[in-house]
Order: sequence, then C-alpha cells, then structure tokens
Amino acid sequence: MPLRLHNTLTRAIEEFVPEDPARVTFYTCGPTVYDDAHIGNFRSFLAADLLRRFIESPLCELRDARGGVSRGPRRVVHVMNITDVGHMTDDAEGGESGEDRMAVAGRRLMEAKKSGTLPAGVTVDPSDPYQIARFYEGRFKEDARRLGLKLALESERDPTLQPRATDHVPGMIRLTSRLIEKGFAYVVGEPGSRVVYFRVRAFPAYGRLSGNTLEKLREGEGGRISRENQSAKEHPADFLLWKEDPRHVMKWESPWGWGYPGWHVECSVMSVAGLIPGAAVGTLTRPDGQALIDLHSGGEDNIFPHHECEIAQSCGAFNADPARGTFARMWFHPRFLLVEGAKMSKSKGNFFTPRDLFARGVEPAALRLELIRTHYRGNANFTLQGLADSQRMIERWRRAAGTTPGAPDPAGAARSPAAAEFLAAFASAMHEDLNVAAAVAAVNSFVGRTEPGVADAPHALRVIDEVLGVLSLERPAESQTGIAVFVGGLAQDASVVAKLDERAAAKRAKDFAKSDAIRDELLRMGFTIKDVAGGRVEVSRA
RNA sequence: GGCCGCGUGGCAGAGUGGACAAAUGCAACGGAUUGCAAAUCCGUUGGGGAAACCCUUCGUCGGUUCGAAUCCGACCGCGGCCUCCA
Repeated sequence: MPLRLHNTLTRAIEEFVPEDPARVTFYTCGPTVYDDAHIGNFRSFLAADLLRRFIESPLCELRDARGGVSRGPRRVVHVMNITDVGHMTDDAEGGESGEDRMAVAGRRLMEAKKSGTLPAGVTVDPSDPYQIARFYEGRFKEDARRLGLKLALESERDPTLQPRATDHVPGMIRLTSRLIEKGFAYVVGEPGSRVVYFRVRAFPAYGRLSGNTLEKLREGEGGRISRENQSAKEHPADFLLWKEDPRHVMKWESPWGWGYPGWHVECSVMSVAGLIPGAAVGTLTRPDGQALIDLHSGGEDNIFPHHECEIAQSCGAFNADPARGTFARMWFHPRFLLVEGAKMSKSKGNFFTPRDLFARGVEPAALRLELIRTHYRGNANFTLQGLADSQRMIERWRRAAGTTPGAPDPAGAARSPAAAEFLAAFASAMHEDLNVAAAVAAVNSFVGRTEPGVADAPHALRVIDEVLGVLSLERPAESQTGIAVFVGGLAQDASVVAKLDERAAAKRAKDFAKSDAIRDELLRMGFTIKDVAGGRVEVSRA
C-alpha cells in the first residue's frame, strides 16, 4: 500500500511517485519574518514536517516510476525559505491602504526596547529592516526547533536548507531575464519607473492549480486591483516580477534599474537552488513534461496567487511542461487553523504564538501533537481543552515507552505480534493521505492494552515517534527542593515550600483539616499539588 | 458574484455503500486505590428491554439503492482564495 496524498493540482487522492524514491525533494513556502509566527503558521509547517518524517520512515512505502514499490527508510531533502524581502516597502505602494508591516514591526520593537520588555542580550536596530528580519528569523527558528521541525534542526548544520530571499536576488534577476528572453515576460515603463510583468497568456496552464480561469480573474471581484497598475499590463492577471523603485528600502541593481523582485519569484529560484544539485538558475532546462521537484507545500492561502504564479515562472523558465503546469509532482496544502471555533485574530483575544504558550507552561510536545493530530485537509479547531488532552496522551505514551527514547532500531521493530499489528495499523492510516487521527488512535489502543515497560512497546513507540516527533522533544525542567517538585517549567517558590512543610507536619499529626486547608490555600495562590512517591509533592500551575 | 475545502455523539475527531449506535482521546458516571484529593487502573456512557431484539441519530430537506454518516440534487452554516508587495 504505497503512500497516497491529495494533490491540489488534480483535486484527487493519488499515489505519490517521486522521481527518485531514494532522494525525495520537498519545498515548503516558509514564513515571512516581520513578526513571530503563530500557531496557525506552525500547523502548516508541522503538517509538512509530518509528511516528510513519514516519507523518511521505514514504515513508508512509495510507488516508484517503474511501477514497483520501495520501502523506507529514505532521504527527503526538505527546503523551506525565509521571506525577508516581500513586505518591506517604506510606503503604501500601489494605492494600497494600511501601513507597511516592517514599519509596524520596527515600531513594535522600538516600544519594546523603551519599555525594557525586549529579552536580555537582544540588540536590534528597529530602523533597519535587515536587523528586524534577522531578529524574527532567529525567533522563528528557535520556535521551530522546540516544536521538532526536523528541517530547523538540520539547517543549523546546513543553512542552505533555509535560504533567505535576500540572498537569492541575483538568481531572481537571472530567472526574470530568462522569462523575458523566452517571451514569458515583458518590461513596461520608462527608466526610473520600469516594471517587469509575467505574461499569463503565454502560459496556457495558468489557473490550473487554483481552479481559476483567466476569464474569471478578469472580473476581479476581490476589489484589490489597483487601476493605475492595471493599465500598464497586457492582461489583468499579469503579475509583477521586478519593480524599479528608488524609494524602496531594500533594493538591488538589475537590468531594469534599482528595485525589488516580485513576491513569487523567490520560490521559483530557491526551490531549484536548494533541491536540484548543481543546477544553475540561468541554464537549467528540463525536457517537456518532466517535473522539477517531487513535493511542494504551503498554507491554503498560497494556492492562489502564489503557487499558481510559481508554476508559471518555473515551467516557463526551465521548460517543464507548460501545458500541464507541473513544476512539482505533488501539491500539498494544509487548511487553516481555527481557535475555539473562530478565526484567530488579535482583536478577539484568541491569537497564540508558540512562545506565548510555552511561557504559560505548555510543553512543546503537547502543542506539537495538538497541531498535527487532526487531518491536514480540514480546518482544525485549536482549544485549550484539546491541548490538555494531548498532554495527557503524551504522558500515557511516555509511561508505555519507558524512559527516554533513543535511536530507533527498525530492523527489530516488530518482535511481538501486538507491536507488529500496531505498526501495521499506524502505517496503514498514514499511507492513506496522512490520516493522523487514525494513526494516533492506533497508538492509544496499543498503549491501552500494553503493560508499561513490557516487551517491545518502547521499541515500537520509538519507531512511530520518528514520525510523530513528540516523545523526543525537550520537556520543561523540573526543579526540586527537599519536599517540592516544581513541574511545567515552574520556578521554585519559597513560600510554597514553607506551606508544604507545614502541611507535611499537619499530615504527620493526622490534622487533616489543616492539611486540606493548606492545599486549598495553595490552590488560591495558583498552585495545584499532588502527593507523589517518597513523601514528595508535585507542584504545578492551577 | 466565481473557484475550492469542510459540517459526525457533551467536547475534539476517525469513519466515504452493508461487519455502524459509529474508532480514539477528553469530559461525565460507577468501582479499585487514597485520611480526603490528585494521579493511576477497571467498568459504563443515544433511548427502551433481563435478554435475543426494537426505536431515534452523523447540518436541513428531498432523491438513488434491497441497504446511505458514506452516492446525487437543492438549501443552510463555517473556512480559504479571487493578485502586484498585503
């Protein structure tokens, strides 16, 4: 049963057939870095991470191009860009309303600096967009590592896996030149205000991914098309590749003057640069009909226009089949995350970032499980109750897994019939369009009927955790005094310890009224306590 | 207005023609344990019946079928996109 996935391009669940099953190429549209990524962003990134981990797992079978089936483990080269150029004008260009996001970020940082809420040791000049971008990029990578995004862990050794748009501008210029040479793009305007547009009518498959057609796009019901910009274009759907604009904060020299690249160009360049060894953007050519990469993912909001435009650029420049509009063999788009049943927004007070939650004592493992355990192709509903459910599941899994999981040993993975059955159920669920909920159910059933620490349960759990990636994550430090064990990252508190000593004395004297009163008092102070082995007391947030 | 995804029990969320009153987890209830809690473990959890069994349920209303949560149509609701740097 080879892996099947929903392909946005065909709107069908189909077998995933990479060019080379031993080296699968995967590109994910990464974050913009003018603010901290929120849990909705991370849901999408974690869905990609889960897919990548499953493909790498010994449990995963893939159909190969000759019709056979190959079994893992295998290597996935996963690249995710950092968009540090896209939203950095110093004014509202094109008649758009609102304020530039990098300016907002700068002001926010300025205020944090003044009020002293910026973390210690951070030096960032809020007037420098590059420094702002680096600041948020660092925070993104930190969050990503804590959540077990494998790519973020790897990119510490190999930074090319997380390329920055600003480092690839020369490639974008070469790609734009190629598109002009091949008739897929044109320049309008006079020196000083030149603009390069992609010519959508030259690319018949434009609209294939999103289900749009050029006719419908012409109607432009979104209401965000600037009339001024439209007049210069051959077709309303033509999109920007380069804009000459000396006022732009971040700008580069190009054959079309000092300016900045279009938003979509970066991904066409960085996907090829990161995934096709030795390929040069200026010379790469693929025969008709051959896709460039195996997998491409991004949030559902990327389907149009971003990925539609990427397809047009990449196929146009590199000569992949323009009639079919391939570029990637499989398009993977996780849906949005709702919070407590509603769209997440700062004004509703239901807006969360991983670091907010970590600061409140949430374990990275619980957040990761909560964000991955629902099917990627439906809207997931994030709730604090769900987060608590995930936490409890993980604790049960940990008991069954024994102590700290080490490296898996796939060869000996299924010694007992129960473990073999469990691994098969897990794999079977994951092969069918990544049915994580069913896979998690298999884990729970297995854990439920397995004695803790017995047989090869720890072993089997290690194998599946290479995919789910929760048990191996860091846990909040415990901090112990003689009597108290502070968990969930809670700092030691002398007044709590004093109360606990008092309570222990009351209990020894069988004065239970007093010991219960102390427990209630601690609860009012915001602490839940629980008697554990050795006469100690575990203290957590209420 | 157009294109796309989704709508399941108190909650989250599987299930896409029969083995379904519907996986799994949580919550709730009963029991073991505990000085009492918490945690853990066992059991129950749509309604009726001791039971074979019967009745009502998978957004709503219709339809196809021997048979529908699952297929078709309409409607309602939720979510995303409809572009040029938001």
